[in-house]
Amino acid sequence: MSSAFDRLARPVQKWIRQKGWRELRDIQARSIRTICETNADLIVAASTAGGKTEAAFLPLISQVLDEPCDGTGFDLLYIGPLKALITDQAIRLEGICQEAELPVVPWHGDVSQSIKTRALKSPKGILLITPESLEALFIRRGLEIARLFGATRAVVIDELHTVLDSERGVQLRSLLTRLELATKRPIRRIGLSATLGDMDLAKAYLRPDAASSVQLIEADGGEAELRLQLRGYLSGDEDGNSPSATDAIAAHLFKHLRGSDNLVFAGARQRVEIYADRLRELCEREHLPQEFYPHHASLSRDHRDFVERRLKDPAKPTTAICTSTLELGIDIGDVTCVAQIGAPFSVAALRQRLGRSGRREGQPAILRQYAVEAKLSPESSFVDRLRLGLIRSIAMIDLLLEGWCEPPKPQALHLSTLVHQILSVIAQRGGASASVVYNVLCREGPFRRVTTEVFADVLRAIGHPETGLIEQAGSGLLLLGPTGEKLVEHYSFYAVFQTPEEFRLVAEGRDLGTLPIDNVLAPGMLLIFSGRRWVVQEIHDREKVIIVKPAKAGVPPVFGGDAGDIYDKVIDRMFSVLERGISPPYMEAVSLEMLDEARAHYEQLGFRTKNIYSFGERTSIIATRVGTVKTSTLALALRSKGFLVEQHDGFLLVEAGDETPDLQTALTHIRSGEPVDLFAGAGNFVSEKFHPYLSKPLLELDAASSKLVPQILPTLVERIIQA
DNA sequence: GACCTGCTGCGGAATG
Repeated sequence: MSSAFDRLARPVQKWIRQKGWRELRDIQARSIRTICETNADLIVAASTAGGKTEAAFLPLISQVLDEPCDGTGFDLLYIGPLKALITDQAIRLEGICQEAELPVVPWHGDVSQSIKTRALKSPKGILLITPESLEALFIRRGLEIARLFGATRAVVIDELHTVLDSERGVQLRSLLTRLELATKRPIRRIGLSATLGDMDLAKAYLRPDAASSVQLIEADGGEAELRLQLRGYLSGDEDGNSPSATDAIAAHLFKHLRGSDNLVFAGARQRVEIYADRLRELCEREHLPQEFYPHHASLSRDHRDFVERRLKDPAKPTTAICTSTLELGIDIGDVTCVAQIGAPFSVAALRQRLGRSGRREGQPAILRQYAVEAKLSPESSFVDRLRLGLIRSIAMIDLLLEGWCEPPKPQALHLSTLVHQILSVIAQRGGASASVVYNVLCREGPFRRVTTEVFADVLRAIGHPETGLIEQAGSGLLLLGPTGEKLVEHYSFYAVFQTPEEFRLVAEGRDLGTLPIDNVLAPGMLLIFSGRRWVVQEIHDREKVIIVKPAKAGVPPVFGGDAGDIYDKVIDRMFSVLERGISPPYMEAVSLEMLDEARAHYEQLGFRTKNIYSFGERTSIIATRVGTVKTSTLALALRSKGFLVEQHDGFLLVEAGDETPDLQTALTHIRSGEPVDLFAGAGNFVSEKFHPYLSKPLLELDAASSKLVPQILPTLVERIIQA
C-alpha cells in the first residue's frame, strides 16, 4: 500500500484519508505504479464496482497536479458510452477533484449549453464525453481541436468491451487517431473493462501499432459461488388442461422472486411486455403490492428511471423484466437472482448479466435459466425435435462455466463508418485531399483493411452526382457536396449507428415510450405496453404520435430486430452436447427429458456419423456444425443455385427448386472452388447508416468482410460431404 | 432469430 499511496499527490492522498479507506485495492495499487512509473497504455479489467475508475484517475490526477505541463486544453479526457454513466462518473470524480481544485466537465446531449460554453472558453481539468459529442467537436470546432486538447495527457475509455469491434468502436478509434494527429503527439490510452475472454484483442483495439506493449491489470478471480438451475417448459399445449409455458414460467417467477430484487432477461421487448403483464396480473389477483416492472429501450426515460430507482431502493423489493438495457453500464446495486428466459445470443452477454448478482460479500450468484420448447406432434420439424433452444442454453452455460466468451471480429471493413469518417475529416478541415483523408483514416486510423483501390471506389460512390455527398474542387481538394453538407449540418449525423423510425405513445399527456412504425395500428385496437393495457384512441401520422387510454385487455406490439450471430464455438459445443451422454447436474426433470428426446432424434437422423439427412427426393437437412456467419455463407451459395434454404443453429433445411441440380451435385460444385455468386439469391445488404450511399459491389465487399466467409466454402463442404 | 447506444446551434421570449 505505502509505495503506491506515496506516489499520489497530496490532495489525492487527503481525499483517500477522508474516505476512510484503509487500503488501496490490488488493481488500484498496480495501476498507480504503472501509470506513475511508465508511459504505457493500460487496460484495467475488473467487475462493475471493482474500483476501476479510481485505479485510473487517482494517479492521473496526481500527475496533473504534480507535473504541470505546458500546452492548453483539458488535462484528462474520459469517454463513456452512456449519458447516465458520464453523469455518475462526473459526480464521483468531483469528490476527488474538489480537493485538487480541478474542474470536472460532463459533456453530452443533456448537459446545458452554458457549461459547454464556459468549458470551451477555458478548457482545463477532466472532460467526460460521449463518442458522439466528441465527433460533434471535430465537426463544429475542427480548427480548435489542438487548442482544446493540447495539454491532454491521457484518455480513459470506460466499458471498453462494449465498443470493441462495433461501428461505434471503430468511430471512437478513428477519433482518437485524429486527436493525436491534431495535437501532433501520442496520448496515453487507458481502457476500463469488465473481465472478458480475449484480452489480446482488447489490447490490439486500444493501440493497434503496439498492442504487445499495452499493460494489463486484471482483478484476481475471487468469483462468488454460483447456483444454477435450468428448467424446461413445453409450449403449444392446446388441450386446455395444463397452463401455457408462459403462464407456468410466470407463476414460477412469481413464487420464487417475490420479495427480493431480481433481473429477468426475457430476450425480446415483446416478451418483456408479455411477462410483465402476466406478473402484474398475478400480483393483482393475490391483492399484493406491485413489484414486477418492464424495462427496455422503447419505454420512456421516466418509467425506466422509476424502475432503476426502485431497484436501488432497499426498502422496495423489485424485479425488472428486461432486455439488455439492464445488462451494462449504470449501477443498480446487487440483485438476488438473474433469470434468463430462452437461450441467450452470446456467452459474453450471459456472463455480463450474471455479474449483476452475487456481488455482496458471502452472497452466491444465482442463475435461473428457463427453456421453452414446443410440444411434439408427428408433424413437428427437426428443429423442435432437436430442441435447439434448450441445447444452446446448455452449451452456453457450459462455456460460461469454463470462463470462455466470444472474441471480437476484427476483420470487418466497416465501409459505412468509413463514409461517415470521410465526411467528418472533410468537415473538420474545411476540405482535404484524397491522400490526406486516406492517410488519416486508413494508414494511421482504424480502416487498415481498406486498400487504396477500395478507398478510391468509396470516394467515387459518394462523389457520384446522384449521391452528392462529396465533390472535388479544381485543385483536387475534396469538399462536401450539397447532400453531404445537409447531412453533416444536422445533429443526427454524429452517431454512426442506424436508428429505426418510431411513433411516440402518449397517454393522458404523458409519454409512455416509442413504437416502431411497422406496427399496423388503428383506433380501437388494444395494446400491452409498459406493463399495462391500452386502447388506441388517435393516430397522428405526421407528428408520429399515438394517443392511448387505459383498457382491460391487449396484445403486445411487434418490435423488429436483426438476426443474432451465434459464434462457431457455441455451435460446436451444441453438437458435443447432443453427442455426449452426460446429464448436467443443474437440469431439472422436464428439461432432462427434453434433452433425452433431442439426443434420441439426433441419433435417429444419423448425424452422429454423417452430415446430410434426406427425406424424399427433394428435402434434406445439412449439419454444418459451424456458427451463423459460415452457415449463412453456405445458405447463400445454395440459394444462388436455386434451392430454398432455411437456416438454424448449425443446420440448414434445404429444399430443391424446380430447376435445381440434385444436392450432391450442387455441393460438389461448391467444393471444387468454382466461383459462386453469393449475392444472386437476392439478400439485402443495406443494414448500416451510410450503406445507402455505396455501390452494389462495395456493399457486397462490406458484407463479405463481416457477415460472410466466402473462402471457407470448399473446406466446409468437403467436411460435410466426407463424414 | 435480438438487443443497445447518441445528437448542435440558433432564434425568440421571458427574466433580473
